[in-house]
Amino acid sequence: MLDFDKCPCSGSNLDRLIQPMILMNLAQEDLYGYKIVQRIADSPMFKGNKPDGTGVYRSLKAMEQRGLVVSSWSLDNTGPAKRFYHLTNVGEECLSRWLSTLEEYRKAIGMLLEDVHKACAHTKRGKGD
Amino acid sequence: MLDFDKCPCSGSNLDRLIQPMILMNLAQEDLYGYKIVQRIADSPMFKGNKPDGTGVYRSLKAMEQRGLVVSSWSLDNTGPAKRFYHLTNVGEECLSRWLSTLEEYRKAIGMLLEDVHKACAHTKRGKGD
DNA sequence: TCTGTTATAGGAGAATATCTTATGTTAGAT
DNA sequence: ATCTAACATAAGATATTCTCCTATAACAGA
Repeated sequence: MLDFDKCPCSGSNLDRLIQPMILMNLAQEDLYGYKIVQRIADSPMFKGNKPDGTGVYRSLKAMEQRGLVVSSWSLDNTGPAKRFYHLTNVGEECLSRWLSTLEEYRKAIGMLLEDVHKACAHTKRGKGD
Repeated sequence: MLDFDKCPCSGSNLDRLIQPMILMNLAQEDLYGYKIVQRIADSPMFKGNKPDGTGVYRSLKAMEQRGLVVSSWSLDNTGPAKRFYHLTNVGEECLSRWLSTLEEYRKAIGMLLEDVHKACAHTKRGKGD
């Protein structure tokens, strides 16, 4: 029997959205990786299962190489050293582009949802045959 | 300067949704790979840029191994041989599960959209400082 | 006969994701 | 004083997924 929990239909992966989530968090204030992981984990859409920390760190590094953010080590020596990230102008533009992309995503998913609804009704009727 | 067209913010990849799209199409009628590619390409959310055929064929094969669909070569000998796929009961269940997953996706994206909206407004105000 | 469309599919490399491990700091408990 | 747990970053390795290129073959129409 198929293990539905390992099937994408269970919705475990919506990971590309971590990028705009990071940018969105950085638009509000400069943050370091660990904090971002916590913020994302606390967000309603990620309740409980926090994102892979490694992935966030790597995303941040990649974004820095692409010029979306710049980083520097924090000067306050409270706790372990933290690398703070700051959103650049390019990063802001990228984030604003995400707006229309997310709109499109939502629209696309809405349409797909409608179609799947119809299709499910269809198969249920078909079962009686 | 960053090439935004190669940035996920341009929204090229929403590919995991190809799986439910395939299932949804098969819920209506038995189809073969090439036809599914066309259907998806014609759908409003994929206008123009048709999905990679290879990917669809591989998805179908993977789905068959997981028991979501079964396939057989078409008997009518019009044109090249076609492998027709048929949705199984498991496949129907998978599709119905996609319903709630897609709802969650839509909700999550909606929330993220709101947050990004706020964040963008925030940075725009910040620019004046 | 030759070309374009239909139809399926493998190979390879790039990009992503995930799981494990390593390193070091610091706060608080024992 | 020492030990543990939480904080913080990050590399390594594997697994999965995507994408581009290529191969094969049947057929329709010029």
